Amino acid sequence: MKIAEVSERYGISSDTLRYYERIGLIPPVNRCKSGIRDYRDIDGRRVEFIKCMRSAGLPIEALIEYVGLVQQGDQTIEARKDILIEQRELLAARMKEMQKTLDILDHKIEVYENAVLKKEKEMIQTEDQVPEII
Amino acid sequence: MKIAEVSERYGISSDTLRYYERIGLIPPVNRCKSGIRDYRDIDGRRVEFIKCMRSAGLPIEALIEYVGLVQQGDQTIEARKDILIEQRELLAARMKEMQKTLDILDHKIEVYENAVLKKEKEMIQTEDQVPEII
DNA sequence: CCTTGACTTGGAGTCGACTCCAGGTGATAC
DNA sequence: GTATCACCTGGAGTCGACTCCAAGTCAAGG
Repeated sequence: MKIAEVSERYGISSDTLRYYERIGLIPPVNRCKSGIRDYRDIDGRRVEFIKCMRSAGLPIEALIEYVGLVQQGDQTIEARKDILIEQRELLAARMKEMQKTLDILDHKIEVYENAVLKKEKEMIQTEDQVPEII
Repeated sequence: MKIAEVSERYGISSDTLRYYERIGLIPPVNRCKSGIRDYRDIDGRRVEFIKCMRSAGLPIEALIEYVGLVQQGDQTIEARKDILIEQRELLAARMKEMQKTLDILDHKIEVYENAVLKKEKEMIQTEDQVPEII
């Protein structure tokens, strides 16, 4: 699989794929004799993993460290686990924040909905229905 | 309330507070005669709202637009609602992605846990217990 | 054989969101 | 009255994460 196909399949630009490789986020990809990247199954799965982690906002630096440890073999298993646990906690914390915000947005949207309805019914004032904190 | 106190209370640097104001993310804050910002209740609530939205990753640009509409009064209610709904959907989508990643992390952590246990019990090989996709 | 097109590299540019800084002002403390 | 301190402004710098570009290579088609 050449880079264009991988790019297509995972929705990551070729530039980004090469970038990930040169910063060590993805281990060196297999090449054909003329130097062109020839992604194998394993490379594809690595790309997919990184895509997934990045889509959740895990920082590149932490992922590079993790990937580096994996390359070093078995004696790094605990260190790797620690990284994953730390990132898992950070992720859970971000999600909690987001849930709070989502709830507030839902509430505000509901209030706006009521305001719109009132307006449509041509009632007096919508002002005090939508507390304009901002 | 001066900027330092607001900064302290909401955990946002004074620099960031001034930055938010100059880009229009927060409407101009009240000043005392000598030109020093004197945050009132309403300003505080605006800061809190922005902090909440930003903590969930809502883009500054969308928030500036929203804030601008609020300043323009009632006839922008529907446009504001639309922005909130759009951002709500984007937020929900990001959270869904993150949940997927969280599940994968949890699974990987569990697998690592088993690998560590096996290692501690000095059993044969952990290799095939931890599928090293990367 | 030559053109085309997808690939290669290293390096520079961009973008969002801050963060820092120099130079200046005004109120309070000694 | 002068030193200190928090504040002010406009502008420059930083950071993470790409994204773009110029210049070069190679395989395949006409």
